[in-house]
Amino acid sequence: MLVLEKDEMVQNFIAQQNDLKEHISLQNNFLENQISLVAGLDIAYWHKNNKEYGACCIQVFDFRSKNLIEQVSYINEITVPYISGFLAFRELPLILEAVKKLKTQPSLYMFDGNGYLHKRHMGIATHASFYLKKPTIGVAKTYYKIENIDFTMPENIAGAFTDIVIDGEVFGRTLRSRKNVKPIFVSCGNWIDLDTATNITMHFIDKDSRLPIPVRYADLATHQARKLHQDDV
DNA sequence: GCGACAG
DNA sequence: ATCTTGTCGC
Repeated sequence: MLVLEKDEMVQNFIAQQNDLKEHISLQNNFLENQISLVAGLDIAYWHKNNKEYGACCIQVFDFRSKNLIEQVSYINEITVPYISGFLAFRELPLILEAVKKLKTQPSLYMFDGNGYLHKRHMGIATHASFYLKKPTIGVAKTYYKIENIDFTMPENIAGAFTDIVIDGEVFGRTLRSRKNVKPIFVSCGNWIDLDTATNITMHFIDKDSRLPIPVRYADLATHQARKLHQDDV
């Protein structure tokens, strides 16, 4: 891809995100006791015949029992390159096709990546919410640095957190989901507040991972889907 | 030229 | 994200 083309593409991406960001809401548009199904979502990649492919997996869990209710996957060629800050444009096409295959209707979606914790407040969790039309939460495994601001390490206690504040505004939260693990980075996607997003994330933490169950299992599912696809041919 | 860089 | 085995520690 030519440098000039990429630059034009990025300008287009920024324009799209600036339109959408005007409609972000950091308030719950639901009652916490109304949450029934929570979806986790992830994508794995591989190369074949000089092309790049991706497998998007969605795992739907019952909020109270934490039982797996439904799982779907969708595999297709990936056409948009990875550009830091524009993850949604790369992953959204697969995500939307996978969502079409769902028979259940999740109350909210949890993403592997940021939401409001983004230089334009438009990480994939926030960006995707406008297409899913459901509340979303962003859960990132590594810190996405904004304006050279570092995060403050929270105490080594399960549930401890520090907020990531830039120019007086809370962008997201560094959360120690379990004792003796690296923290994760939780941020609002849309139509949810940060405390609720944190509570839901902690609700889905078990002894096996620092990541919440829906995101963790979606990640495992994408690896399995990739392996099946590769063994197939 | 060098370092940064969610997934 | 992906390429990759064993190994140290709870």
